[in-house]
Amino acid sequence: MKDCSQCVVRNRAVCGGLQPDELEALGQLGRKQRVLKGQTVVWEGEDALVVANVIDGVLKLSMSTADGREQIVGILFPSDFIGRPFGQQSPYSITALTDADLCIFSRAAFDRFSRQHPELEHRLLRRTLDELDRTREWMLLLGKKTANERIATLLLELSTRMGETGCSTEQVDLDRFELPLDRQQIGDLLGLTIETVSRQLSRLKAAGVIDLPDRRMVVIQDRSRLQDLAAAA
Amino acid sequence: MKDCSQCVVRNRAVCGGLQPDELEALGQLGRKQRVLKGQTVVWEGEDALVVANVIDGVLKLSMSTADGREQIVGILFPSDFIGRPFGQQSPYSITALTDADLCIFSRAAFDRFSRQHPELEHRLLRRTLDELDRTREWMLLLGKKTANERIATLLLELSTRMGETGCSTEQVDLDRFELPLDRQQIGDLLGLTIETVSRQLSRLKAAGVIDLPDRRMVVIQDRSRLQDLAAAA
DNA sequence: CGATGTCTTGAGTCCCGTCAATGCACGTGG
DNA sequence: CCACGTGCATTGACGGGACTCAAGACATCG
Repeated sequence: MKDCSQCVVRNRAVCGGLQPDELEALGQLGRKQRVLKGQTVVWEGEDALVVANVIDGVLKLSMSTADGREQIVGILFPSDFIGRPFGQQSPYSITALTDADLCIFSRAAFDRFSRQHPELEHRLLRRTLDELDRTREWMLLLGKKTANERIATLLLELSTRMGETGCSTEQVDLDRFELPLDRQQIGDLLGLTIETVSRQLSRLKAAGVIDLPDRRMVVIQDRSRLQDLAAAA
Repeated sequence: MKDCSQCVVRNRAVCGGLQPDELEALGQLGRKQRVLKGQTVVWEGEDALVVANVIDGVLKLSMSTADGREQIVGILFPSDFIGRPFGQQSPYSITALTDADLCIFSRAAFDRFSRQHPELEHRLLRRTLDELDRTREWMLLLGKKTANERIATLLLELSTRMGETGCSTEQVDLDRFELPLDRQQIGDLLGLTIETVSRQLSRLKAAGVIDLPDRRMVVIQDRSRLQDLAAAA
């Protein structure tokens, strides 16, 4: 990996705060890798040998019960940090939801490097704290919200997080985006079945709150109504 | 706060890795404070002016929907770190479940201090990563487990986490402990109603898996059966 | 134009939530 | 000491929202 200085996610990713020479050193440790949709990068319970930055694409973190019920416990977008530093095993699987470009490091090498670069650890800490907040918000959704509220919350969350992805200069349309998840995956994320997801989406469409031009596209037609339905704090 | 060197949670808390002089400096910033059962230290959505270490007692983190449904999003035990550093507002409330002793810092002062002490930030990072793993495990519970499995999982989790609390030298009985939560709070943590919690506990008792000598005490009589019922990964 | 995979829709069931009554421990005061 | 009130917890009856099972619709691709 030659030129971190050219990296599209450079400013937002954990490596953002580094000095040019530090960035150069970190770049020596990493390599760019493309993963295809559906491919799993890290397996739940296995030794976690790598960490990475997401350069492009969307990935999921998932955990499952002994009998195979699966829960998606996180969604990763460009500039997000992947993997479990300072831990032997990964408690979750990491799988690409779309084709994705990663900037991969061996976990051991990354751990060593970050311990020597407080600025990197600081950014990692902030990111982890943010992720923890988001995860706790999701606990509220899973523990207390109805199927309807869950779908509404998801659509709003995806709208904002997909929007952050783009450059701040270009104005993207937050009210129109493509779902990186199929219905099954939405169910696994919201703690619902595929049928319930489908029914609730149909209901929102029938109510004129959203439109679904095709299976993957979502258009938010009445955002304030959607916000009411999401029952946010 | 004069003598951090005497602190009972010193080795396990975030301050553990500091040098004596650093510990002294941090000690100058903090003060010990007792909070009573039921008292709320930080309010959801309010400016988070303080962070703290838990010296003794148990606290809850909770979030709620606009119409008042409450979800407990975390439980804090002695040596755990409280609060949201590097963020204006706290996304959750922090409330004492038992009388508790805290070692409180102003958030601004703590933020400043930790930025100058990488070892402290490193320990905070590890702790946050662990907490994130636990929170994600809880997402699996809330999204995919049945009422029965949730109760079984909670009892096992409490058993281990209450056990860690004591000194490593003295051998505590993991199979017998006092619930720091009432039935309503168990419900708010597991995404169930008080009635369902009560019914499932009664069921486990009737099956001889646990005993409930009184409202707060739990005795695990058949741990391996309880582990099966918890449907862990 | 079938074959396939994904999504939608419908009918029936069940687990958990709701509502309501009862039980139990504790404290207070007559 | 007992009557009474209060706060939790337990138990029961009932209903509803999401799950299960099953069929049908739709798009894509050979």
